[in-house]
Formats: sequence, structure tokens, C-alpha cells
Amino acid sequence: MGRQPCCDKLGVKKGPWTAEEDKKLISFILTNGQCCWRAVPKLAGLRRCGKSCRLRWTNYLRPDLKRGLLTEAEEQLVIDLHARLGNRWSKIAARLPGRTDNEIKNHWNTHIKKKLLKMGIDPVTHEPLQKETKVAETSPDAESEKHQKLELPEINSGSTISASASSEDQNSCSPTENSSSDESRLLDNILENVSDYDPLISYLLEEEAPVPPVVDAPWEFPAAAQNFDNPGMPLLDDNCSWLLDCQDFGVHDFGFDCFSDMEISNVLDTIEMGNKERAVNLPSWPGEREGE
DNA sequence: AATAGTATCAACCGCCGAATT
DNA sequence: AAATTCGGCGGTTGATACTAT
Repeated sequence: MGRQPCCDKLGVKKGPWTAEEDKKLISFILTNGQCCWRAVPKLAGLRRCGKSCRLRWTNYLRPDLKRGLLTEAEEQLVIDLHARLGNRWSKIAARLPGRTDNEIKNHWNTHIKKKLLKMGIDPVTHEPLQKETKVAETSPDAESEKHQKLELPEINSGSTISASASSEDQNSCSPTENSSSDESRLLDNILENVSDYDPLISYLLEEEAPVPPVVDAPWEFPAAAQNFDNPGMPLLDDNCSWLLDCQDFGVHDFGFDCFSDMEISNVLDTIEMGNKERAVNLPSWPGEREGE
């Protein structure tokens, strides 16, 4: 037979998370680190699927998340990476510390896509729109020629998209998936130039750039050592295998109460403050919107 | 002020490869 | 080897906020 089911589908709650649920999840992760999502709902006392907990944590509650709109540099980087990687949002997100794949995906769909279209650039192929139709109308051979040219939005300042990129395909590039090695090299050169100019992008584009450990690494936040003023710097704990051995246990078996409400509410405040920086002036918690 | 249309984004859904039994 | 779940991913949806009329 296979593994144990992650959760019984019956009685699993869906929809927006409440402040209470967030609090439970945060306190559990801060206490025990993140691993074995299957066990999290049970241990944290949540009526949620483990998958839902993981999503909530990685996309919203993680203390290392940046909040607010993407900066110009980040946006440019997303465009560059999208030209290279296509819709591999997780790969793109891995290059932008503090940003999630969901966030980038949303930003792409709501902002960047429109921006590119406005500039006459196809957000899928990164080709100028007009040129693409012409190519399609001509011979099939033109297709290969098309791929000879790189078509990134022009990067001349390392931070902004030049409108000229849409008019002429001077630095045009091919779409991601079918890129030849030549194209790859050319794109690499471009990105290299950008990297030379902008240290941030340089750091982010390094092929072996260290991925911030917070993304996948299990955490440990000993109460005494925890610095809630700097939530982006979690302490690592590479030993959470104990959790894997546990199947049927209660929350309190693990000293779940070692975090005070004060400490947890500090984290919640941090998240809430981040929310207030967002352009949209939403209440921090779903429940508050309806006065729950 | 009321309504309709649009924009935003958190959360869900379904798929896939890896892992496990 | 087969059956099954897990964890992760990308696409999509739905609720809410915002803007225009």
C-alpha cells in the first residue's frame, strides 16, 4: 500500500485564513520549524490541509517576505528571467529573495503583461507584436531567423524598460524554451552587461547565487535568540527529522507553549505592518474586512 | 449616491515527479 | 513492480477594492 493520506478531506476548512489560524500556524512553525506539512495541521490544531498550510506560510506568513510592490529593478529582473525561463515562476522567484512565485505570477499577470503589451511586446515570446505577425505571415524559414535575434526588452540602465525596445528589435531575443545555444550565449552576454552595471542584479543573476536558506530550510527560533525586529534572518536548524517519526501526537507534547503570546503577536504585527505598506488599503486579516 | 466595470491578489485546483509502502 | 501519497508547481478562480459613469 501507499502512504498515509495527508488529511481527511472531510472537515477540512477552505477559504481565507483567519487571524487565529495564522497565529496558530506561525507559532507552530516558529516553534518547530518547517517540515512534514502533512503533520502540521494536526500538530498546530488547524482544520486545514497540509498543502494549504504550506501555501499560507510560503506565500504570506514567512517572516522573510518582502512586502509591497516590486521595485523597478525587481520588475526588470522578472522580465529578463521570464524571457529566459518562461512561466517557471518558482525558478524566477528563487532569484528574487523575499518574493514568492505566487506574488511574481500575480504581478506578471496584472502589471508586467500589460506594460509589455503597451510597449508592443508580446509578453509570451518577448517579441515585438507587429514583427511577430509579419513573421507568421511570411515563410516558415523566417521562424529560425526570428530565433537568431534576442528580444529582451532593452536593458540599458539596468532598471527601466526602454520604450525603444518595442519599436526596433535591436536587442531582441527568442522565447525561452526553444532557445538555441547561440541565443543563450547572447542573452547571457546581455545579462552579464546588466550585471556589471547593477550589483543587485549581478548578485541575483549569479548562476550559483546562494538561494536564501529560509525558503526550504527548517527553522528553529529559540525564544531567547529570536530577533523579531529582523524577521528576515531566521536561525537554521537542519535537524527536524524527529517530526518525521511522529504520527500521532498532540501539540502540547512538544512544548508548544514555549512561545509567549507576546512573541507571536510581534510576528503578526510585523506582517500586519507589511500589509499596510501595500498599495491597496486592505485590513490585514480577512475577518476584519467583514467585522468578524 | 448608486451602479457597473475593472484591477488586484489570496487561495484553490489539478497535474506531475519523487518518495514511500 | 504497482499503488498510493507528498510536495511542489503553474493555471485559474472568486472575493474584495478601486475607478468611472
